[in-house]
Amino acid sequence: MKDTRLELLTKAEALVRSRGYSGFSYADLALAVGVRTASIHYYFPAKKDLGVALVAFYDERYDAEMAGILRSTDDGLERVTAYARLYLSGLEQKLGCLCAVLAITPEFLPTEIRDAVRRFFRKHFLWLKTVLEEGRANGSIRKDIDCDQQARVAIALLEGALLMEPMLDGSSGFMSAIAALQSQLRPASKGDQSPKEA
Amino acid sequence: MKDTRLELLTKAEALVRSRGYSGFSYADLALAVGVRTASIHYYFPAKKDLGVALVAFYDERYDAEMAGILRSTDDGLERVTAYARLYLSGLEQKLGCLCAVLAITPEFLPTEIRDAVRRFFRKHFLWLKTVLEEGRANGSIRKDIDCDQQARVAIALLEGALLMEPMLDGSSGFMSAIAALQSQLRPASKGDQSPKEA
DNA sequence: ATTATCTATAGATCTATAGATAATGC
DNA sequence: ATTATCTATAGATCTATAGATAATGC
Repeated sequence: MKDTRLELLTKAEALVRSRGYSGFSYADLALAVGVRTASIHYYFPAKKDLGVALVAFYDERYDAEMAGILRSTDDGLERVTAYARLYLSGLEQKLGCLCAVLAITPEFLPTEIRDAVRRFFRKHFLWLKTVLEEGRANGSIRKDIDCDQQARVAIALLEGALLMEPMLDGSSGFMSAIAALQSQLRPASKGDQSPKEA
Repeated sequence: MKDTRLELLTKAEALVRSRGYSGFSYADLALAVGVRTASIHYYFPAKKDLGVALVAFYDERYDAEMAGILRSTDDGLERVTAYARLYLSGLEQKLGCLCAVLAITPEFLPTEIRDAVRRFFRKHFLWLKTVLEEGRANGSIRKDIDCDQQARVAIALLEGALLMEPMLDGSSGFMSAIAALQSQLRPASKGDQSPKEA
């Protein structure tokens, strides 16, 4: 049994992530999947419907990853690091974040898509904030940080590095940025406060 | 004397920043400027030529701003803050960074545009790195930072916050992220190392 | 019967060009 | 003469729909 809908979502996601929402057409997608454009309209009557479905598809997978991270460890720093690795794997495939591609032209997006993207980022921000708060409470994150501020920094830094590093130094640059985030969050008890000093 | 070329560049920049490179057409631009599409082709034969000219136009203005910042102060922290303010003004106009919009689909861009965008970001990264190095040398930036790493963090954080904060908390969120960057770079001699403690 | 896919096509829009016409600078 | 703009149009591509046909599940 061929799941055309799933194939459409998978290929469309790659197309949006590499070309942008208005940079790909039903013709491109039809070619990639091996159907006619009319068949795409059967599953996704309008392009906006495909866009909404793509965000939901992407969101679900992130939900699963994030739930897995919470189960895998209680250590705040490890959780943030695991979350950052999700971005790194995108970079290695030369694929940016679907929601970032959509978010970069917020005014131009159909309202439903924009709202879905906003919910995606708010959820991630709140997830990070909670991870930091729990980490601070259990001693795996520095006591003196502002969790709201650092959650904001984390998501902006990760999305920003994912956007910049393909133009700068690729994976190694991305990892350098992650390392800076880690040393900012690491509690004094777990290693040096300032790495240069003994 | 009407400078049509300048008007085309100005309006096209706004269009690309709000809709993306493939999200606007010569028809949109013609309508915005009040000419026929054929007139745009007179100045920019192909869309790629317009794209290249847009990056150059944007790049020149940033060059002027960055040179002005260097003249205005020797303080590294003030320089980084002034640089960050350039991004904030974009956010307030609800306009993202032109080069970020282009960079988010690097594979899809005409080579000439991608190269120009890459040069833009490399220049900014190196500018920040030099600012940090000079600041570290003159005591306006913490002595123990890795300037390469922090320049990377700065540009990724600023571009990332410019991308995320319209979806999160807008200007106030952006300023919170900047504040985090500042306290990371501030030398111990200029205020507390950890803000929460007396 | 329902679900999935196709052919065929509408009508709009896209980038780009040819070549006429108007405005400007000498 | 040169520079700038226009009309008119080509040919491709876009999103979307109507309605026929094929495959599937009962």
